[in-house]
Amino acid sequence: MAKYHHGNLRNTLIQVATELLAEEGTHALSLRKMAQRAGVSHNAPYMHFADKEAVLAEIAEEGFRLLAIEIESAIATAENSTYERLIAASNAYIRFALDRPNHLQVMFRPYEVEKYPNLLLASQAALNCLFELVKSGQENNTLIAGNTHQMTKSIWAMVHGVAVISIAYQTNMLLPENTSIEDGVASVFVGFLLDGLATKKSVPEI
Amino acid sequence: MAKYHHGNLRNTLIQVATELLAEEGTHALSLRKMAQRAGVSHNAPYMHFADKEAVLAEIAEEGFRLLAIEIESAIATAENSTYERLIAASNAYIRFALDRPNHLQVMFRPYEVEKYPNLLLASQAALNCLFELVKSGQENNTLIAGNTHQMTKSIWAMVHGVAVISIAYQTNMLLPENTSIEDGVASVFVGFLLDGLATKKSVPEI
DNA sequence: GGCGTTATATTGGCACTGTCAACTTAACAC
DNA sequence: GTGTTAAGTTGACAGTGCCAATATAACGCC
Repeated sequence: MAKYHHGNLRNTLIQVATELLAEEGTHALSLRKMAQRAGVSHNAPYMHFADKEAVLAEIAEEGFRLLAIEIESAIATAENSTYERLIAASNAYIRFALDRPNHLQVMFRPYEVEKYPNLLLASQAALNCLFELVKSGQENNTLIAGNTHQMTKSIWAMVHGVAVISIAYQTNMLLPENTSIEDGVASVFVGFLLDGLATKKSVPEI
Repeated sequence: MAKYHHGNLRNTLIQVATELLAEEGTHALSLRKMAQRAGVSHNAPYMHFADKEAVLAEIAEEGFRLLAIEIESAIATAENSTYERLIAASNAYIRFALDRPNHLQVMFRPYEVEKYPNLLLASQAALNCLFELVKSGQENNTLIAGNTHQMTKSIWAMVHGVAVISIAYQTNMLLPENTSIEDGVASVFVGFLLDGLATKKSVPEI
């Protein structure tokens, strides 16, 4: 833990950047501002990051790790049924998105994926929480058979769509009034989807 | 059509801005660049727009109008069943998103909604295409009864989620290889959701 | 037609941004 | 203890959004 000039500027920077992101939004997040708040010169960040995009990628990566943790813990504390757990995971995702809209926005920027392999890995790790859930649902016959990956991604797309749109309109325009996000997710959105994925249907074709 | 100095700079600007957006991405879109390409001074845009955000809002609004048109025409040329039409509409949405990822990104920025009422209206108009479809599906008993708005928004969230995530990873990571977007949407994502919304199921509860 | 008013556009400037190049300083290897 | 190298600084540059002051063209009105 030897200190050179600053210490571990790299970590400090992404931490400070995350703070600034939450406070002022993506738009106002600048390298110079984060350098200033970290107490270093305006060019110090370039010792640790190739450019601004690289900083954002790192913030995004951290975001996915955080998201994974929240989803995991939501699953862990939910009741022991696939349905309950899927709803809990979905709720965790949407709560994350509404709590940290700016962070989510950074997580889904159009990065050049080949440049940030760790970012891709982190996002896949988060997705994997859902995957395991779907798999176990299929194993205990709660969910229909089928390509587990695609079913997982269906749920992800659905939940993510709800999150993004809710953020965009800065209000639960997706939900009827007096409905909490949690209730909305459970009863409406994911509910519909899960109906499509659930077993115990007679005539699925429309 | 009297020309003052330029003519109708306002329209020219959003047209030029849309071009630049498609060419260079959100990040590189600047007021000065669009002014230059429109052949006016760097401050001319301020005659017609309060600030950069206002320009983006207008571009976004135009985007929703375009999206609505594409969805409408997709519905019009699809076969005459609710299922086929919903799939067609979803495909149109996703095609739009993949053709104009930057435009879609601008459409879903975190605007201050109260500042841009027309933007909200345009987005609702686009959504309304889906709404009518769902409604007719309920009327001809193809879709389950229930809050039409919420069912519509479920589909929207789903499709939008697929679109956003596909853009973010710049590849159809959501779909198995050798699957076209169209097939993927039809057979996998929206398909699952529609199963949940379809009638003719015996035991919907999981 | 001439004139004032007003919308439209320009010039110049400011603070701020990302990034580059050149320089300085501190840590470590030997 | 000295040289090498990583870490951080200073200074600069072009580009950005936006503001203030100025110019110019169109229009209504007489």
